[in-house]
Amino acid sequence: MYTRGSGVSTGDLSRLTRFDSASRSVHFRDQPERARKGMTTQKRRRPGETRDMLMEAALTLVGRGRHFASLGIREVTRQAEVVPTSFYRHFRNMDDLGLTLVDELGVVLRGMMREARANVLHADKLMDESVAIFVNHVQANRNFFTFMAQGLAGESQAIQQGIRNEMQFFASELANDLRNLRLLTRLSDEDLDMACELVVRTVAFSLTDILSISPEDEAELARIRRRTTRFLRMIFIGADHWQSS
Amino acid sequence: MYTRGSGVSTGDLSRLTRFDSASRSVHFRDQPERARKGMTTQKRRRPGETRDMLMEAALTLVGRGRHFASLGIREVTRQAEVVPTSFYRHFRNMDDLGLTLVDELGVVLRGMMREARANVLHADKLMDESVAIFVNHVQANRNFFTFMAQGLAGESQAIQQGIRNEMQFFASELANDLRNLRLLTRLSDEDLDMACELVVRTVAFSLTDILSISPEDEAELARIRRRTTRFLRMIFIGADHWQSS
DNA sequence: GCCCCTTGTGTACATTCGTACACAATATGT
DNA sequence: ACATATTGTGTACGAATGTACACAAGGGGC
Repeated sequence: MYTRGSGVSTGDLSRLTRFDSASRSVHFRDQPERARKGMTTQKRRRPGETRDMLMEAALTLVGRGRHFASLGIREVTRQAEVVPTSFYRHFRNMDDLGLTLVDELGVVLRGMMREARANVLHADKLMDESVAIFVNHVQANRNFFTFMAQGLAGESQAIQQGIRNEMQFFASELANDLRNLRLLTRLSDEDLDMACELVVRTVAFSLTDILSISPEDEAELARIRRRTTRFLRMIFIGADHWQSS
Repeated sequence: MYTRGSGVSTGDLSRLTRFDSASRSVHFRDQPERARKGMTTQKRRRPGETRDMLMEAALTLVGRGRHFASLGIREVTRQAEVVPTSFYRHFRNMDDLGLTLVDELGVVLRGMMREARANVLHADKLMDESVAIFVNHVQANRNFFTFMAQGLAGESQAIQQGIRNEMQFFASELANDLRNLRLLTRLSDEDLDMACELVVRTVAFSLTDILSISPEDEAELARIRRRTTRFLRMIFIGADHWQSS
């Protein structure tokens, strides 16, 4: 495995030994409390628990203001109270972890849709209720949605594409629902899809509004809800008059 | 923080490259070429040139797929061919640099508005031309806009707020222009502002579309242009029928 | 000329990072 | 029950980072 020794041998070794002694004092910093004393018992966990803890830890850090792209493996494992090398038992690298998180987005969105379908009874309350449900879900999974907002622009290509796909899927489901509700029936399938995409984007953008305010600021939250609803109403009106003008 | 490009290798490769780079004496890695030999002459530069180079370097790295939040001072100075400590002559930290970049956004947007005002002659071509101008500007300043898209969600609060403000300003300018063009005259000032904000958000979102494709992919670019225009048209129709339904 | 102020450079160091490797504890299949 | 696969832990090391400090070069005032 050591392909050649030539690489290191040219370096100034006396300079490097300093790092040895320097890092020794700090050495147990990464190990979680439980491991430090004895390690006679290895903590029992249900399968996949550490894996979940790692994802959870990443989200916690993101929720604490850090950007996912700047998180390191050690940082995450520290937050998860797990030894750094344990990370590799579950993920190949941070991108891999991020991708796994994106997979969860589908679950969350599906849950949101289910709730919306169950609660939206008449069309006239459709928008207010849907927006309210969305806002509630964001509030309930703030860290998670923060990660999504971050990933929408500028994360690894794969993560970005994953989020994009979920949004696309959500939009097409929305189009289905509208069809079933006999709304915007004058639009062609293609135009309806477009309108729904615009709706989803608008709601997604309002995500950044919600996340930029304090979670307890009910007044500002109400303002965002109201504004988002008005955005949607305007889009629906536009869709309703589409191609007729 | 380190090698985080679409992670394929599990370690063997990065191990090799590490040894490879270690074969050169580690010591002068950070110093740019010019400084390595002699340093009898200090490079002459016009005032603020290094500062600009640092900002440029950050944008270059961002354009190369890195996320701004994950950039380090050393990394940027290396790209700028400047010694690390030089950074502090111009910025307190990376956030400070980012904030300075955001300031430039105002300039760019103003230039875009000027061009739009000069070129949009009749209202019927308004949207197509404006979208085209926007797309062109994005293409011409790809790295810069990538940074903006990244900063929109999840960067430091200050950066996020800065971008948000610029968008707000742009929206209000747009409202002004529409007033002057005698468009959407039936809307109250408040409603017109809202509509313009929706327009700006929609265009901003299309930024992520543009940035996610290859710059040379003219076909896909045309598709994006077309779709964005249709989004805007739908919004305008909605605004035009606002409160009348 | 001289002084000083801004900017660039070089060195140093403690800290953090990713990750290879070997071993221990536990879970799982038979 | 026992062998095997999976997961967690401890150790080690070299590369990289942020930043403090002291010094050097050139420019603008007097």
